[in-house]
Amino acid sequence: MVSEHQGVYPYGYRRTATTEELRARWESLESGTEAPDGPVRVAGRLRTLRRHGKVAFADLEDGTGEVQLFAQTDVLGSERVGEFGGLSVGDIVGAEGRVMKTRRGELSVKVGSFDLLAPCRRPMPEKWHGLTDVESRHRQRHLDLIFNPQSRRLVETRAGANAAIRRLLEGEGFLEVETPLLHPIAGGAVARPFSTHYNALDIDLYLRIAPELHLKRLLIGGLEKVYELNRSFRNEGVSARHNPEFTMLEAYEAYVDYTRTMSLVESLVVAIARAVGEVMPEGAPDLELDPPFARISMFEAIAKATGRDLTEAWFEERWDSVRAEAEALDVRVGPAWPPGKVLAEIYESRAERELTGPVFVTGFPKDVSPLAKDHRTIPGFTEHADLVMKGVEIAPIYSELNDPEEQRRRFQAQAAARAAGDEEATLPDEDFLEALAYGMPPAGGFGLGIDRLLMFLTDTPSIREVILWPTLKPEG
RNA sequence: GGGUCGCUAGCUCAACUGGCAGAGCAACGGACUCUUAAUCCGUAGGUUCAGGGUUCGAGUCCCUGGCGACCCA
Repeated sequence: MVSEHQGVYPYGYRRTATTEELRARWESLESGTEAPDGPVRVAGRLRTLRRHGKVAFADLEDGTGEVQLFAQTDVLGSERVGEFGGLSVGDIVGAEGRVMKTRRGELSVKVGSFDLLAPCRRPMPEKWHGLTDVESRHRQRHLDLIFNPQSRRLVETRAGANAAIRRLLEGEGFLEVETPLLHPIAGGAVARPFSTHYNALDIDLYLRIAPELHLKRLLIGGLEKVYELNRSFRNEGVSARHNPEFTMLEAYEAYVDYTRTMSLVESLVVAIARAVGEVMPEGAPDLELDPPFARISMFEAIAKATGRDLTEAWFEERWDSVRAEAEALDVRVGPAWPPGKVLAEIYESRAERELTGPVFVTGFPKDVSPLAKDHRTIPGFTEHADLVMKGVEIAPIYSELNDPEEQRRRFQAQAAARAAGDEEATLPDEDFLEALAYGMPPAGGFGLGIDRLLMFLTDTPSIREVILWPTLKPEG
């Protein structure tokens, strides 16, 4: 007994041409004529089907484009033409035949034989309007990719950006590494982690919020230039700019400070923008991306946006004045917040969004930057710069803190903040402190939010469009 | 977390102040040998997001909940 299944799902199809190749080769073929070459074999998904009794047309789409299939009784016989017409829109089909152009000038494959490679057993969305409902597009991304070329191009754009990153960093002598996602302590950033449990060891683990601390351990281990294109996770709300899992580039280079690293970030942003522009030139931001980007201090950024100069208050340690400025600017701050956090909040809520950029905001208060070296000239600050474009933070850049005693004090300050109710404060990581005690070379490092950069470079308003499967609530 | 808007056939959308749930495409049957949003004839297709309430009568009004979009914090 032969199963009905047999022959319906073949194991492959020997293709001899893509639709793109056929179009390139036979563009100038005369209408109503047949190509002199022998038959070709193409395969793909049927996007449309037009039956005309003893003849039928279909548009077949493969990964490179579309070509029309033309089935005639003269060639196939009436029975096979009937079967061809019995195919469904959405079926995956292989077809063999001579290349020709119809009288109307449509490049076609005159079907000599065809195989159903995989039927489409569910009704496809309508060919004219396609799939437009945002929620459906995200939940059924496979259909979105079939019907919306823009979605497909975003995938290609992203791949191009990743390739550009790897090309540039490899050229600069960086090693791509992979570090753990499962962390006993979620460190390296200020964020709430996802927690999970490892049954075999009966321990709680956290999904990483950043790969930073492991990458620095590689510097201690003698690897002088390392990077990781990493997925990290933060247990926070979703919005047009936030997805709980997101992609970041982190790179560390020994024996340089953050001024050198800012130059590296500039080169990367330019290289990524160029790669994106090759796929989606229309998305290019109306912004000059010519290095060197501007550099301003946090005080300058605040002064520019609000007209208030907090430099003196800060240098004279008049914390009440800093707090009073926050109140005057209607910036909500916690009563127990240290002055540096208050200042950073003023910057983030009043100044950052005013920065068109690209601009590096150089210098962040120690209270919000526990992993960067002390600033050389601003007391209470660190050598932490943020690259900002169109009011959005794209990349933090540090002169990496490598003094284990100072690092311990920073962790202690964070622990105190946590005790005072700041859930986001970093937890001390004893393993990291011990590693640091062996001596980490001075180094510059950065993190670059890939999703946000792509949003910016492709003019996409929602992070859910640059991430293939954004996190959604399960349907009712 | 707050506000606004949305959810109707597989898809895209209608349905006035509450009054028989509809169209196009897709599907199914038929006609048609150069179509390309093919055309023409016919058939079938519904938990109107869910639950409750008001009403002679609810897709429509009210309440609760779900999912999403946008804005705000």
